[in-house]
Order: sequence, then structure tokens, then C-alpha cells
Amino acid sequence: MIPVEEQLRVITSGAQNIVPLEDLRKKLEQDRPLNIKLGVDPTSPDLHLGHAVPLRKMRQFQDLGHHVTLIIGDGTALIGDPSGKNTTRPQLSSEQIAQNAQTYVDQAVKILDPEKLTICHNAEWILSMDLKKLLEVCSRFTVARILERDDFTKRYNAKTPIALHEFLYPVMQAYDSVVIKADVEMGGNDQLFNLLAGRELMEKMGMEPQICLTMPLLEGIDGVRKMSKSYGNYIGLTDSVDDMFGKTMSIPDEMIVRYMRLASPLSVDEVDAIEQGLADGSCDPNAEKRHLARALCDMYHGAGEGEAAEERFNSRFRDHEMPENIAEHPCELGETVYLPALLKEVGFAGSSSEGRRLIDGGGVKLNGEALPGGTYEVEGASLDGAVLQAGRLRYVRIVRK
RNA sequence: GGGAGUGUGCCCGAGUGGUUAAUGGGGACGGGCUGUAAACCCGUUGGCUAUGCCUACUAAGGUUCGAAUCCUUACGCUCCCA
Repeated sequence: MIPVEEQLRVITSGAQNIVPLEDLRKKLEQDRPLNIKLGVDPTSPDLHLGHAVPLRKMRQFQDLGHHVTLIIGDGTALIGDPSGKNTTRPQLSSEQIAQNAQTYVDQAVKILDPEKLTICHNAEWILSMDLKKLLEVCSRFTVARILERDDFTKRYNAKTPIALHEFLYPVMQAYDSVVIKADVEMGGNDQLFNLLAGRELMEKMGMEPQICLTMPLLEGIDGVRKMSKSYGNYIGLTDSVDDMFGKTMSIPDEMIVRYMRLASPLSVDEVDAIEQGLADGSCDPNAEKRHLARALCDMYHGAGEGEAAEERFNSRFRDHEMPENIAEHPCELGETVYLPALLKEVGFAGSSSEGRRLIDGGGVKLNGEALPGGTYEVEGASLDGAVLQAGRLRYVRIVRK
């Protein structure tokens, strides 16, 4: 295995919290493959780049020669993680959980090396636990210790209900670490409390306690709020290559290095060099953003896909060429066609009034020619086979039904 | 249980009887510029085949020639006291 200091440079790159760093060094000095744990909650089927951040860090551990254990929290999902929530989470059905878990694994193996990966389902040991065992584990925690947790404190003070079973979430997650004998547990920074509970439980049960390593929560493509499906600022791992490339190109320049470091497969050395280059002006931000976009597309869609996506991107967005494949929209074409209604019909406008405004604002083109304001009526025959365009991005080919 | 507020368009927020589809900001969309970044400039942001018509300021009633603005009730939210 490579020298400890080298390993630490890779491991600490982009990490938010390592508790305690000194103990991590000691573990690495044992010069053996460490067991790195990441628990995932299969509560949502769609993964985005933010979810990939801890997975990327896991991959770096693998590349350094360590072993990774991915725990599918199909047992803990029945409880629902209280992290960052101010209400009790709804409990999911087992079918839903199983389905989400499968999607998660499908995505995760695109990032992780399957050779150095163990996947477990914690329902295996959590749901089969008998009361005696449960009591033994629970006795290691005090109520005060669990209540210390910020989320609980807030809810308790705010008098919002905390169901008794929610106390068990950190306890069960901690028990996972005991079962798989974790050396390091990873998570987003909001997971720190849960990770620390694992450290505590292991110590109380006479084991060498795990190291807690948290990663920052990645900002979305707006560069401000954390990446989240509900904010609509996410890059989905299953997004099409073109979407993935395009969305990446729209992130603020300030986010380039952060995305590279946290979510891309670029090496720490490369990222360090680029960061330096961007700071002193010897690297071009646009070129580096393209570099990032290609790297992400290659990782999720296969080698070479990034370059292909870039070419399409150039033709469409830089050179403003019409895309090759334009969806066809069959519709009735009378003698004359009321264009605002057609814009509404094809989904370019929410109402025909909005369609009118779009035309008046010069945003509507027919076969590449901008229509002058007030052009609401168009000859039906001239529309057959014509390309209708709204703004720079939306195209549709009109054909007679 | 008692008391005080408050509810406006996608969001925030002006407006306290009369040229009001309702000031302003954010967001979004369109145009220019361009690197689908930032910054900047301009336009649009209730519906309707439309110099007009219709529906709108939580909901339902009421007062008035006239209501987002006043009154009543309901619902939602906030705060204080017990």
C-alpha cells in the first residue's frame, strides 16, 4: 500500500469532517485494507450527483486498496432517518424499499469498483433481532445523549412530536457498524451525529471505534442551494448524456473545482493543478468546465460519450444549428392556423395568451425565420413539415395529421 | 379557555372606498451580448382568435352608485396570556 501521508492527501481532499484525524492515521499505519462503510437509505429512487459525493470518496478508498461495504438500509428505512427533518417521516412499504434499493445499487456500481465491494442489507440483522439483543444495544445509549441531537432538541423544544421509535434510528445505524466491523464510516455532513453514535457503541462493546468521515453537501447547478430534487437544481445520475453535459455547462464558474473535487473521477493531483490554474489565470474556465462535463458523462454513460455529447452541444448551443432529430407533432391544419393555440398545443406556451406574447417578443421562429410581432394567423399549408421553434432550445416539426 | 394580529398574482411584498389586471423586488420566460457561467441592456409575466370581453387580492355573504380596501361568518397562519 502506498505511504500513509499520500493516502491521507487523497482521503482528506474535499472531506468536511474527519473525527478524529489522528486515529485515522493510526489505522492507516496498520497497513491493511480498511473496511469502509456507507449506509444508504433506500427512501428515494432517483439519485443525483449530490448522492454520488460519498460514493466517489469510497471509490478513492478502493483505489488506495481498501475495502468498501455498502449497507442498504432496508431495515432502518422502516424507521426513517430523523436527520434534518422536523417531522416524523412516513414509513415506506417493503416493496417500495426493495425497488429503491435495487436502483441505488445499479447507480452505485457505476462509481464503485465491484471487485472491492460488499453489499449488505441491514434488514438481515435488524429485523431478526430479538428483544434481548435490542435491549442490550439500547442500554449503551442514554436518553440525554440521543436528545442532544440537534434535530431532536429542536423538535422537542418546538413541541413537535417525536415518536419513540425514532430514537432507534441512530442506535440501529450504530449497530450496523458493530456487525460489519467498520473502520471508517462515511456520510454527508448531516449524518455526523449518526456516525458518532456508531463510534460510541463500538467502543462500549469493546471494539476499536470507527472513524467518522463526512463529505459536504454539494450545491446544485444554481450554485447556491444544496442539490435536491425538490429544488430542481440537480444533475440526475440517469439523466441523458446531453442533459448531463448541458446542465454541467450551466453551473457557475465558482463551482467548477468543487464539482471536480467532490463529484468527478478526476484525481486529486489533477484537481489541485486545475484549481491553481484557475486561480492564477493559466486555465480557461470554459475549457475546464467542458473537461468536467466530459468526465461526468464518461463516468455515467461510458468512455467517449462525453466527447460525443460535447460535439452535439457545440452544434446546438454554440453554433445554434438545428438539432438532427426533431420530434414530430401531427395536428389538424386548416386553411389558416391560429399560432398561439398551436404553441399551447405543442407545450411551448402554457396558454394561448402566453403564445401571443412569445410571438410578440420575437421568440418564435418558423423554419429558422423569426416571426414579426402580431403574426398570429399562418397559412395551414405552409406549416406542413415546417420546424416551429420557441426560444433557442425548443423545436418541434409540424406535420399534417 | 382568554386576548391580539394576519391572509394580495410563481415567491416575497406595497396598496386601506373610485382611471387598477393592481407599485416594487426575486424568480421565470423571450430578445441583445455570450462560454446554456457571471455581469450588463431591453421586453414579457390572469384568461380569451382580443382596439373588446371575462375572471381576479383565502372562501361565502353583506354595506355602497362603486370594495383588495368597510362589516359578518368560515377556514388557514402568527403571537401573547392561562
